[in-house]
This record gives sequence, structure tokens and C-alpha cells, in this order.
Amino acid sequence: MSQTVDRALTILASLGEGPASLEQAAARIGVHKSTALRLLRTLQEHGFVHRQPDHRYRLGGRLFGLAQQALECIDIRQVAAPYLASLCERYGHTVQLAVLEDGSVLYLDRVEGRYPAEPSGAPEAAGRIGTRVPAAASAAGKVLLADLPEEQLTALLDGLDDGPGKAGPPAGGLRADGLRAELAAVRRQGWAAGQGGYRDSVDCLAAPIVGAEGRSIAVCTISAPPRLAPDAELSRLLPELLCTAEAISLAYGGSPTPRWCENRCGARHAVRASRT
Amino acid sequence: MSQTVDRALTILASLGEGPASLEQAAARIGVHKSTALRLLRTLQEHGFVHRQPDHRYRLGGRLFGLAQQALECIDIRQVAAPYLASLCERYGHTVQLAVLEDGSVLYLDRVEGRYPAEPSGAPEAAGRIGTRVPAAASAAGKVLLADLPEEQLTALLDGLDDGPGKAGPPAGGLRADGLRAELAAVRRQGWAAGQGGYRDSVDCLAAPIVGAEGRSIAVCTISAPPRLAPDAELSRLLPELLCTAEAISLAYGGSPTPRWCENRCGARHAVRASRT
DNA sequence: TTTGGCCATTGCAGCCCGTGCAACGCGCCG
DNA sequence: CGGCGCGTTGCACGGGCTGCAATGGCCAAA
Repeated sequence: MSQTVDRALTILASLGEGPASLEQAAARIGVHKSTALRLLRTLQEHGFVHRQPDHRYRLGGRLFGLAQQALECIDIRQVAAPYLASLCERYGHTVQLAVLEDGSVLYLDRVEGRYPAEPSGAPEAAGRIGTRVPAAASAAGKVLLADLPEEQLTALLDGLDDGPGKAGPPAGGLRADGLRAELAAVRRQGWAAGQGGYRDSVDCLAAPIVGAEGRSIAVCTISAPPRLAPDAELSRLLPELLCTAEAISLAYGGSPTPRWCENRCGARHAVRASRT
Repeated sequence: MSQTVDRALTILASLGEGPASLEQAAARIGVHKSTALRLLRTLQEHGFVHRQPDHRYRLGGRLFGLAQQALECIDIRQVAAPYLASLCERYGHTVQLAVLEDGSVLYLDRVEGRYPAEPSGAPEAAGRIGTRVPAAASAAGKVLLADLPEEQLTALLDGLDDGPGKAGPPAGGLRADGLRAELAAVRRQGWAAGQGGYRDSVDCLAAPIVGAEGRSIAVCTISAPPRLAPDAELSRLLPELLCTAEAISLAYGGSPTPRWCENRCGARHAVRASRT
């Protein structure tokens, strides 16, 4: 829309792939050196890029502060935090909070489960805060997609089918029609199960958090490595997860169950049954 | 430098203080609505801002990815990571890596110490990754300032004295002349001690990491809550810290000790002594 | 249902400012 | 010393940014 800003942001993105000299940066976005210089200077004044002693530019520290503020702007996070902590505390499994943004799942918060020392020393990667994953690939995504207006869902699925390579359906992803069937099932039961954060070594349950208008605005998930927690054990926690999601919904000023859930009685009954 | 980009970045920063409608956003930076609309649209196309269903704008998820990339761009981080982990592993105290950026300390990495359950449940805030603190306030900052060219140091100290309220000297900070004396001491001994990350409940030791030209490019710190680790215990780890910083310097292709350290023999001897 | 207000959005003319060329300074290497 | 590469600066041109004003859509009050 705005050429100058567009170029500045493009140059910023290009620096994400590694530091660059002025000339390199100019070449990356195809403008004259002097143009790139002015853009980079402006970005530098705001702290978005930093100039190294060797005269090369790299991304600046301002991004950290802004990313932090971006998290804090999303107030569902504040409301949900104690509930997530409580759920994790009780069973020791990892609990996460996510929203849908621009068609992909954005993880907002995470309370790490208490597991015996990590085997391979890689406790990260899966659903870390700030991570994005394609919506069709995870249980969390399915819950969020299930409540999308038909129009937006169609647009999203078209994009999924169109781009075969680019963010195409990864492990567990399905073509549009298959996914539609899954979403119908999610609507029917009010929750979703499946591979959690992209890695087939983690299984996952997801339940919607519902806002004031009856739409799901976020999703709460509980997940665990299947070796440590067999399917059966995680499934037993479903009522607790639904209960937590419901409590967050109410605390946020929403309805306890989503508009589209055709099984509100069932889900609620499951919770009550497990309480006795 | 570039008016349009400047405005776009200002609007982005203003969104950090909370979501805003188009009109609010325009008012915050003092431009016409239509101008703000174009800027916000451009930012939105790049994912830097996100439009909520209620038509308000907030910071977008792209910032997370870019902040992550910003971390990865700083390659000293990759080099240092295993050394930090090893140092923490051996003694169980928190180890951090930081650099100087635009006159303040930017924390790049952190390996959390193994402490008995947090008393008040607030394990964060102090020196989390991506946090910035004024350089004059911490041991890490003093180490980094000690190697600054006289010209830059003067500029920095002037700014410190000029702005009384804005980022003025917090707990432990000193006026320019006092700080200069401290920096001289740091140069003499080759390391610094003091309050770690802004909180007087944590004590801290800091040692420089030296690049190819003999300048300190980063700092490695070790810190612990004084109740759990009295000064004496932390001080006993000084040789290990210096040894780690030296190892990182060598791994990065730098010199083992900074140009300005007048006590290289002393520090090295301390390391050797503790090794026996 | 109508009406009015509020806000986002769009079209448009004026002119500001962003752009690229070319020249300059500086450090480096042969 | 002189050539080269790169960052930086001055400047004229015109593209695109700006702000005004008008339109459209939504909601609430009448």
C-alpha cells in the first residue's frame, strides 16, 4: 500500500536471514544504495536494526521489547494464566494457550510439564511461545478453525490446496474435504485431539475458549509425550481440560460453551462425572 | 530520516501500549486518519500489526518470528551456548550472556540455576532473554562499558547525567565520575561484581568475552540469590567464570583476555590455582 | 422503519519528499 | 602512489504521500 514503508519492512525481513552490508541490503530488495541507506537509518533510529562495528546491519534489540509488548496486548493471556498453571500443577502435563492469527495458530503461553530429565536435551521447538504452525496441522488449530465463518474457512482452505509446497499439509494434515469432516466432528464433540505441536512424539487434547459473542477466541491444550503418558491417561484428563477452558471462558466474560458445540450437555456431563 | 517510515514505526511503537482504533492510532502520532490507514495496512500486510475482529489494531505475530531471528543473527550466542550450559551444570547457578547495544545491556541468553522451589513464584523479570537494562546499573554493563572507546563512553555518560528521570541511575548506579572510577577498577582486575539484573536480591559476577580485535564484544555473568549462595560462595566461582569467558573468547576467534585488562596474569593465575 | 451520528474507507488534487544518479571521501590493497 | 570498493552526500525530478472532503456501512436512538 505504501511503497516506502513496504520497502522498509521488506528490508527488515531480509535482515532476518542474516546481517548484511548496505550494498547487500539494497540488492536484496532491488533499490539504489542511497535509498536503502535512508530506510536503514530510519529503522536504526527506532532501534529495529543495529549497526555492527563492521558496518553491517542486523536486526535490533527493539524487536524484543515490542514482541514482549505484543504478548501483553493480548489480554486473554492474563486471564488464562492462573488456570493454565493450575491445570499443569495438578497433573504435571504441558498446558498451552493459542489463538488463530492470519490463518495459522499462534502460541501465546505455555506451562511446561514436569517430566523426568529430557532424553535428548531438546525440550523446545514444539509450540514455544510466539511460534506459529499451520492451523490444519494441530488439534489446537482444528478447534479454532471449527468456529471460523464459512467464508473465511473457504478462503483458508483454498490457500491450503493451492500452495502445494508452501506450508502445505504436513504430518497429519488433510486435504480440504477431509479437514471439513474433521471440523464437523470437532463441532459435534466440542473438543479435538491429535498431534500437538507438529511432532508426532506428542499427543494432545484441545478445547475452545469462548468469548462474549459465543465464538471461540482461543484454545487451551494439554499434551504429553506418549511414552510417558499413554493415550488413555491423557484422555482421562479431557473432563478437566474442558472444565478449565470453560472456567477461562467465564472469567473472560464469555459463554461456557461455544455456539457451535452440539454436545454441550455431553461435555458438561463428562466434567461432572469426573468430579464425583 | 524518512518521514513515512518514521511515522509507520512510531505508530507501531504506539500500538505497543495497547490496541487502538484507526482514529486513536492516527491521533497518537498526529496524522490524518487516511494516512494512518495506509500505514497500518502496509504494516498489516507484513504481519507486524493484526486487525482484531472489533476493527482495532494490535501488534502482530510477525514480531515474534523476527525477534527470534534477531537472536539467531547474533552468532556469539551459538558459540557461547555450550559453555554457559556447562558452567551452570557444574555449580547450579544462573549463567547469562549479554551484549551492549545502543548504550544499554541486552541479554541474549540465560541458563537458569537449579534452585529449590521459588519462594514467591516470580522466577522471571531479572535479565530474561531480550530484556534491556541501563548499562551503568549492572555488573555486566560495567564490564562492557569498560572497553568502550572514550568518545562513546563520554556520549553515554552525558546522556546519563542529562536525563535525570529518564532511565536515570537506578539502584547501584552512580554519577559519571563515580562510574569512571569503577570502570577503571574493572579494567584493572578484568572482571566486575555487583547487583545482577536490577534486583538487589541477586548478586552477580561478570567477565568479558573478547573478539578478534581485542575488544570485549559480550559479557558472561554468573549470579545467584544471596540467601541461597552467600557472597563467599559466589566469589569462589570467579576463576571458573573467567575460565569460561576465556574459553568462549577463544572459541569465537578472539583473544583470551581483553586489551585493557591490566591484570591478565592475575586472572589467569587465579584460574590455574583453582584448577589444582 | 427512519434518522442521525460515528467511524472506516475511498477519490482526488497539490505538492512534499522519496528516489536514483553522480560525485566525493575514505580505507584497503597491490 | 594509484586504483578499487564501499559508504556517504548533494541534488533535480517526479512519483507517491498527504490531508480534505465525500461516500458508505453500522449501530443506536427516536
